[in-house]
Amino acid sequence: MNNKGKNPALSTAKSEGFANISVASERSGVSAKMIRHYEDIGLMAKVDRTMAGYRIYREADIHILRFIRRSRDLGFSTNEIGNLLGLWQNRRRASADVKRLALRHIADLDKRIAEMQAMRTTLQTLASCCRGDQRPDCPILEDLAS
Amino acid sequence: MNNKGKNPALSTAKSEGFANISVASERSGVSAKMIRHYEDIGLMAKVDRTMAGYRIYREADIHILRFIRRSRDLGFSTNEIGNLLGLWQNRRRASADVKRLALRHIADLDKRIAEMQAMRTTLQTLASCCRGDQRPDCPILEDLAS
DNA sequence: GTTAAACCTTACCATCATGGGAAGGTCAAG
DNA sequence: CTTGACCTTCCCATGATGGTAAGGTTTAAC
Repeated sequence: MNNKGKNPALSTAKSEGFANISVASERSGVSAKMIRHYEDIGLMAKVDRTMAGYRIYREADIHILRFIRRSRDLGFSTNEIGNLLGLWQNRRRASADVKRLALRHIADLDKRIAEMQAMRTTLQTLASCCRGDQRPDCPILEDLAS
Repeated sequence: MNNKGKNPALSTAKSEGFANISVASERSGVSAKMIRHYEDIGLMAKVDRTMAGYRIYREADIHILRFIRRSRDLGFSTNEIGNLLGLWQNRRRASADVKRLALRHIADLDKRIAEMQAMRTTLQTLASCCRGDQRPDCPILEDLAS
């Protein structure tokens, strides 16, 4: 049977090695909810559907989802992931472009880490001055109220 | 003139030392938008109003706003700030309760810092292996696609 | 005394990444 | 043919913050 360009039945798609959304989710580590979301916002191209409208995923799609997942785990924003995907799929990319994205993200992380470190340091100082007993006197509150 | 319990005109309120929301904002460092929001969600009690419905702030209110601001700057969530405010205003508090909140927040910061540090380390390693030139070969993308 | 600027009010909408749930269609197994 | 486990879309929620629009108030200037 030649199904080129036609929407298959679900059983046909499965027997041809396509995955439905829950299998794609399992295999990529991205929730079905987020898979649909990434399609909505255009991070992933729309995938094919069965006759009944079920999304079907081929290996390449699942590979993209894993790429997204890994990027997300490294803290990249949706936008940055879009850029990374574009570079990944562009055979004529310059690795300099990828590296620039990565370094910018590192700088971003550094900034956020430094902010939180500063908070941490202040809080630690205050907490270490607080007796932490039944009495109300508390340098932490005094600082907050200052 | 005795205005106890009545809603004053704005000019009256101002001459009695009350501040309107933009002055309260300036003096506390909290945007008018967020001042209203904190009132909406019950973090701050509803303040008095003029006859025309304008919010008016006394020193004590502004003091609370500064407390919120400082707490927010130290990374406390709205919820935690609510707890801190409760302790601050409770003369029979135990400093142990305040300290516990602070230590829990420090632990939270530590967790988030560690997560970001881990991302940073991975990215740094990958980036340092990337030549960053005009060629497409890139260990960063290879990792993301792995 | 009127008018214009600069306020104030409420009520929405948006962000970002994620999840929950409802209403309704589809499919596979008993 | 029914049941349960899927799938679909659509709407709502988070948390902290900002934007804007429509409409009322106050103040300062003419």
